[in-house]
Amino acid sequence: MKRASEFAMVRAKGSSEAGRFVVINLAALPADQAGRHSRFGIITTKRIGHAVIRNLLRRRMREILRAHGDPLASGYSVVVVMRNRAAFADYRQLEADFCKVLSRHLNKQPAC
RNA sequence: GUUCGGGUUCGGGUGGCCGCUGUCGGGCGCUUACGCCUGGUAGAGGAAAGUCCGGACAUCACAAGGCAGCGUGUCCUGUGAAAGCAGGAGACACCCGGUUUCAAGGCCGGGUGGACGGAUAGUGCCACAGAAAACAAACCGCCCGCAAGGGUAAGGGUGAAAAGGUGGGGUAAGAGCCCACCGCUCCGGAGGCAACAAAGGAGGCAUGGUAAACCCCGCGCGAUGCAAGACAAACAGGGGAAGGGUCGCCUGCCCGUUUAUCCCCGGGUAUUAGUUGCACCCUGCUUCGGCAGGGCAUGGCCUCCCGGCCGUGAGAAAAAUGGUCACCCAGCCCGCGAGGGUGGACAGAAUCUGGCUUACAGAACCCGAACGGCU
RNA sequence: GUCCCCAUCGUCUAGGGGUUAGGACAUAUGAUUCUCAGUCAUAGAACCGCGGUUCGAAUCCGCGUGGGGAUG
Repeated sequence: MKRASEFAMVRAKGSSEAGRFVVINLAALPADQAGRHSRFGIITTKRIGHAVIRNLLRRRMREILRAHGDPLASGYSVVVVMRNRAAFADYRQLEADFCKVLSRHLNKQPAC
């Protein structure tokens, strides 16, 4: 995603599920784009910390989406918001939290 | 050897697997566009930060400006394009020691400090207290006088600061009024590249502080800021405005210039944000993909030196430089020990670049000081 | 990214070198009232930090810190 209005739309109209370190917002794509690739956005606010920390969190979240994002591969707009506490988490903790929140969100058994 | 201070350099390393961005090549989809697969190669910092000073580059129609305005400030040398940085010297202020003097103060030596031109070019300001805060002035006191009035800056107290200091003479009382010593100012100028300044002479002293107050003097300065700008694509036509508008390089005024200006009308044109500027530079060749040569910067190696050889040159755009595993290195903790555990400081390019400032775990080397030990 | 601006009680602000930093709202206490509101009285409470200039700094200068704005 590139546009602020898209982020606002997903966060306002999509469904939301919060974990310890991340918040996942999901919205279905419009009907005419239903089969397309999903669109992704990651939010790391200034409250989390300095640029180095925010860059690291974004890179880790991209890696997590690469590894575990298959259920979201098509048909969605996805916004992942990093919470303040995530600055003190390592990659394993972020990965576990993301999987937990995602499986709860999709009402499925844990996939990872 | 320990501790402290200063400086310079570095600021985790190696490898495997999976990814990301740029770029070059190969293959496939009929060619291109585009997409997919695959290989090579490059991919954050000493501060990338703050944006405090410089420079490059770009635009501001053409052309000559003035006054305001802004910055800067001892001297010399080195370095640099500039800003600046480094070293040395000088004056000043403060501190310590020695010496001289009744004292004040001076002289000598050492240390510390700073944005260090000018306070006899001018203007302003100096609260409270105090009589008085700057072309001086008389509250108390002292002296003369019956008084009115006059003389007096020695003494008092105030204050950050009170108009030379000490001693003596002198006087009605006093006072540089006079004298000695010290200080001050002016002239002078040995010496020094210079800032500065020795000797000598003159003056009874006329000149309080503040310029990071206005200001004066010397030197320097156009503005904007890659979101600059260029191209695609900005263009052509018609009408109107003159007591208006634009420009002279932020702005204001003066003075001057011009119709390149402004407004309206319809036409044409771009937009889920294009390409370029923009990734070391120049020249030549080119099948336009690149190649060759030269230069610059930087790193490594060799050399006594001159120099030589080899390698390297980030370029995103909701914005790449990541994830994970193993081993090693510094540090910390536990343990007599073997060993085990823990664990990376400050911080993330955005047109490029030189400085300054600020943040920072730790390591190596050099210099200096103090203390202790050995010879 | 680039370029600017601001900072004073809890909040909004005055003060632009001078010794007690002023005001309004809010807060606390007391008085008035059967009680509350209102009114009156009293009190507490601040110069973003560190240096420098000055006799003296909230004010002037430098460096930081924290906020805010403009610009396609």
